[in-house]
Amino acid sequence: MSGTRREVPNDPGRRERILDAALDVIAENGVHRTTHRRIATRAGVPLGSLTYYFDGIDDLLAQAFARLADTMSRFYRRTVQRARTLAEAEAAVVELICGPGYATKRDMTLIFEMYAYANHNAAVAATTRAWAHRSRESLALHFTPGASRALDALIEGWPMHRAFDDAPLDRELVAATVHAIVAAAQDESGEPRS
Amino acid sequence: MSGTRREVPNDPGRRERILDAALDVIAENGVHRTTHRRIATRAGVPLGSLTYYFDGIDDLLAQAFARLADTMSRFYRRTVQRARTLAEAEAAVVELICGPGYATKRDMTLIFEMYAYANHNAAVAATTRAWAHRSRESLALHFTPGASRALDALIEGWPMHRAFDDAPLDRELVAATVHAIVAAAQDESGEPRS
Amino acid sequence: MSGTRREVPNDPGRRERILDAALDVIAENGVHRTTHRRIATRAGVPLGSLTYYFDGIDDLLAQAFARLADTMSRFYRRTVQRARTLAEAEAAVVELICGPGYATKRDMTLIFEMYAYANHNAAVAATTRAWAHRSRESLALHFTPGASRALDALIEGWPMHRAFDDAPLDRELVAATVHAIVAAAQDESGEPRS
Amino acid sequence: MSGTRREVPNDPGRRERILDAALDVIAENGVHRTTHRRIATRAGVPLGSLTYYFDGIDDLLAQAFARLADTMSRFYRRTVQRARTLAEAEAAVVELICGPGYATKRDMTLIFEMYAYANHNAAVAATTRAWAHRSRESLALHFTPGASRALDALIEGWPMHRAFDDAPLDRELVAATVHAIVAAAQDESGEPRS
DNA sequence: AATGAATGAGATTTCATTCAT
DNA sequence: GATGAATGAAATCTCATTCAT
Repeated sequence: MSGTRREVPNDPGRRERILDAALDVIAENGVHRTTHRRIATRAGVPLGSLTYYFDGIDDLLAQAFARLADTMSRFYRRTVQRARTLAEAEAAVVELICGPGYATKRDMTLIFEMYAYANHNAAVAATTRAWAHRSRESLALHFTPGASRALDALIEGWPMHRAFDDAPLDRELVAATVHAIVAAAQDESGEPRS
Repeated sequence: MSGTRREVPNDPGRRERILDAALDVIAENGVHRTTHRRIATRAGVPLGSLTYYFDGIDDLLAQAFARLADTMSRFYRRTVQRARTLAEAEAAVVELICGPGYATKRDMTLIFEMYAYANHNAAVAATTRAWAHRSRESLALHFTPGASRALDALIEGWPMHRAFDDAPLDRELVAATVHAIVAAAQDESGEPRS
Repeated sequence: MSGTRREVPNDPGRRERILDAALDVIAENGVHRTTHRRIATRAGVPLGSLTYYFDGIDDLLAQAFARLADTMSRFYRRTVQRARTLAEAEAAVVELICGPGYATKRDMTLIFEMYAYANHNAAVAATTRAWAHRSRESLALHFTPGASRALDALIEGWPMHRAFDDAPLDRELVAATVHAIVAAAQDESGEPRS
Repeated sequence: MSGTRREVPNDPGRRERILDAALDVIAENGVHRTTHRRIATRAGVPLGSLTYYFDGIDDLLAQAFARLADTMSRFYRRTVQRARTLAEAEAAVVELICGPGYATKRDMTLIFEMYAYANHNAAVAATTRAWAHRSRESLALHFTPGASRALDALIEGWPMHRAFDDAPLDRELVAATVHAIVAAAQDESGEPRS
């Protein structure tokens, strides 16, 4: 009856609203207690729309995590890319570790969930690998490959500790550590990047 | 012969077998797909015995993770404690990061699951914090508090990347990074930094 | 054609069928042996539909008892309301006590179960109180408050004895007792006793 | 080895302690939620002793209710038996209805549970019938058979309403009602009993 | 005689998914 | 295209009862 007319969704942006709701639910409940119903309620959409838009719960989670990775790595890259000098690059790394923009409490919770889930889901594993790769590329704009690896590990590990610690991060200590790592790696390789 | 005769389990060690089975199931399936049935099957015990020994699935998971944390942090401490000189201590840290004894693929998977779960379970959060604290204490046997923090973040973050990376770790790079961090922190403070 | 189209149950009346089945199961087995499965089987509906329609077994029982109370108190009121004279009102009370329409064997069994359950469930306690109140109101159409109270106690207690007794009720004795109570209460107060 | 020595329980009175604990548990939880474990905990006896002393949960409940019936009907009889005149007998009936010794809140809860359970358990049904019979016999010490029946119904029904009502009983109304019933029945039959 | 560890059967509940409309 | 009613499969948990000691 409308065979030639192109059907248009009557609620554009619903897909994204569902994914954001999914991330909220995951952050609050964990993947193990994330259900269709909870997501639908949180997003304010009918239950049936979840299986209409997504191919089962695994697919939905995978796409939610992909959205998370995209948001996070954009921020990561933007932060690093702004730097014009090596010193500014180091400062950017310190910023990523200490926040407050990156690796908030909610971010960290979601990242933990994503890493955990990635070990049991191929699509999310790929997303995770791509994100890691992209982070390394961002760092490589300023640092040697070795420094990039080391710094990336630090950017990973330090906020994790912060997530479980009550004590706030010591920004000077972080800065000194970053600098030491960079200096060591630049020594080692003749060709500085920035 | 008396009313106070102590009843004895007719399968000693079953509790531990169940916890180990739970860790196996978690490593293979993730917390979200870890069920009583899967654990019981893996442990070779009747389904009903899980609720006999544990106060529900949350308690069971919490105790399994406590067992994991205990095993891991013992290894951590043993490795660090063996060192007699600062150089040996640095080597111990490199060993923790690069393995193969610590942070195996299975270990990392379990740690991810534990961190994720800790954000939604108070008991596991406490276990995680205690573990982090114990790690820092172990490092403090050899390093300044600042160095201990930085190294601990590195020990956390680097194996995580390894877990998702295909490439093996560059042991020399790790050693150089560790050394740089230690050198920087020792320079900076005659007295331990807080 | 629109998003707000009201979905319609594809088996209307199923809720009520489930409640009736629940009352059957309770009457035959008692609340302690009333299970989802037995109710579902009796109602001829899938097990899962019970938790779809009701918030757990307590809610289901509470609603079943509410249905019982409604049916019973409607009959009670209809019987009392029909009376046009005091004599007819007394006859109505005798009818309620001796049956056969009210307080059948099944009714009494269900009432016992409801009273017992009410002591452990707030919703059913409320239902029970409301029913008692409604009965008193019905009687108050014809009798003084004092007579209403006394008669209501009699309407409660006599069928209970009948339920455990083999002997049938002596209708004349009941009539005489009812009349004595009414006469005493009417004498005593020109104005209704409170 | 002790074939000829008569074995003696090392905890006499335990049977009774268990039965009392069972009644406590029933009063607090209802028969549906009365379990071996709860009774054992309440009685402070080992779980295994319940199935040692009793032939399953039904037997235990039956015996607990038998104990209740015995206690209650002894009190009933003692109260009625004390009366020396018809007036005292009426007063005794008023006492049974209004308390405080008979038909306390706990009593009523237990009686409800017993009546409910009796419909599904032959032994308890017998206990209930015997109790009813014994009550009628007690009343027959003073009243005509007809009055006894009517009064017994009243003694049954009125406290039940009290159990669900907030309002306390109107003692004068009860006394007047009892008197009216007795007077009517005595008229009717030439031979007064007391 | 007495007990508490142990378990199988089954109860309640959750939930991803299906499907008629 | 979209939905919410509905359900089967399975998850968690409860518990009467058994039994080795």
